[in-house]
Amino acid sequence: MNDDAVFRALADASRRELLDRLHQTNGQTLGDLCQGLDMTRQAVAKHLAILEDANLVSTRRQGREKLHFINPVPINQIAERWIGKFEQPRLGALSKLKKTLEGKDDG
Amino acid sequence: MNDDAVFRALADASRRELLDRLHQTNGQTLGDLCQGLDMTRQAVAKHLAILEDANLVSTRRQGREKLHFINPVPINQIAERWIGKFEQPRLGALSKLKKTLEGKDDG
DNA sequence: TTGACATGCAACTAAATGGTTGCATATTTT
DNA sequence: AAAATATGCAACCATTTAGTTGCATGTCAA
Repeated sequence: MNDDAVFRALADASRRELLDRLHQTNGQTLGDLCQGLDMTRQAVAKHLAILEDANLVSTRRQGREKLHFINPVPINQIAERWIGKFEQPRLGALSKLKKTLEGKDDG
Repeated sequence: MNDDAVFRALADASRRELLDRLHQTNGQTLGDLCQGLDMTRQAVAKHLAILEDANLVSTRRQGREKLHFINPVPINQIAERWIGKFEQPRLGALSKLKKTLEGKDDG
């Protein structure tokens, strides 16, 4: 995985919104994803290309349409690495989950 | 928290390296952090300012020195949100941890 | 108090980025 | 075959970004 490409892809709010939309409804076409965005189709296509290069989105050609699918793997990999790296006691998703699973309220 | 500032701050490899260094040794001065980096002091100072604006680094003045401390909170918040959002079954830190804590190997 | 050290500030530059317009290509549909 | 639809490609533009150099300020030590 290319860390840098992923981080840089995630740095843009429009691209994060595209990921959000794909997360809501996977397999959308470029045309679909343009709906309601204040941007030209070409701009959206560029964003999608960047997401695809970062392996955050994969695509499948279907006739004249191109379907876009979110790929959560790189996000998870980065999250894992960075959570582990910078986690502090009693902070973050893991410790919360731990408490939940262990049935402690730990006030 | 300002999502966008954090994402954009993390988008640069030099800044991620600075975070790594602070994670290794917290409380370093600007001068410390310049060591071994192929960049002028001013460039490093700019990166640190960006990290500080994003609340990923906090600082304390000590005489003529400025000490830099990593702040893991925003990273964890983003990781939590994005893990939760894009997590898929059997993928990522949380599901792994779940299995571990539940004592399942779940082959 | 003078010199050395640590940081701050500002102007400038080159390259990357996010966006546009215009045109080309490929696939349906009629 | 022709028109409509969906995407691709390329040139261009404005702004942001990452870096530089040069100088100023603040603090410590002799």
